[in-house]
Amino acid sequence: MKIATWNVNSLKVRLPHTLDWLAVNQPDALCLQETKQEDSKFPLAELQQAGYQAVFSGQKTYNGVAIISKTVPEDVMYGLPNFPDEQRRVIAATLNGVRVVCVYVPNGQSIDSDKYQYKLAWLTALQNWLKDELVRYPKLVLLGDYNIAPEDRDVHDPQAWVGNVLVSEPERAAFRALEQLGLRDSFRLFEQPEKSYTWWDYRMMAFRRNMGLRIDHILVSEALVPNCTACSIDRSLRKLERPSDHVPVVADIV
DNA sequence: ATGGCTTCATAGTGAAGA
Repeated sequence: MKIATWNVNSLKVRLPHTLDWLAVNQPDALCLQETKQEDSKFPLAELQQAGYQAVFSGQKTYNGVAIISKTVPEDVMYGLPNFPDEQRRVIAATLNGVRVVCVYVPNGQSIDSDKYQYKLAWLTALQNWLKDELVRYPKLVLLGDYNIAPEDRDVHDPQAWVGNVLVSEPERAAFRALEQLGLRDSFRLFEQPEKSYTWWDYRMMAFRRNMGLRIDHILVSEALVPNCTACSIDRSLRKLERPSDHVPVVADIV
């Protein structure tokens, strides 16, 4: 099973990229974040024409998540049951016996912002919910835009980012708390190139200078670790016209 | 560079992203 996550930054704008990428890569599942689209506008017909099913939870302008898959998603769940929220950030479904959880973690804006407190509370709720979900579904994959660079090696210039969201210690502690539930960062199960990132600012020619962060992740449960045979970042989409600022992360689970 | 893009909702700019 080839499974991927991508913050698409507007599915309306990036639908051609999405369809091309599906056609070339043929993943069994692609989890999207920041679709920025109401459900009535979701391009289901185009995806079906490409041979895919989809479940989605969107809203106008902000947020929005989707799971695109070759097989019919089962037991679909929308949002965190223990954290009522207008913001569409979570969708989960079972595919081929594997629980697939697609998340768009809040950005947090800045350390002194209310949005940062919301981010930390949201992450605590995610962790609490996953504790139970892992009992129900030992084979679980948590994919998405975590908006957390777990370690300094995931940051192009750690000094420059000190005091920022995405790298703060409470956020990194929340990431480690997920790992303590038995989830493993699939990217780090394998040898990887140095300076591997999944997001680059649109400004400052950041991509060309590789001034990026690794904030999109695929975590696999302990039961799936032996089945995970690869994980990589696909930088190619960042080189296209009108790219998303994020690129896909892809994992193979046999 | 307390923001150099990009998106969306707007019909001027402003919010938000990371």
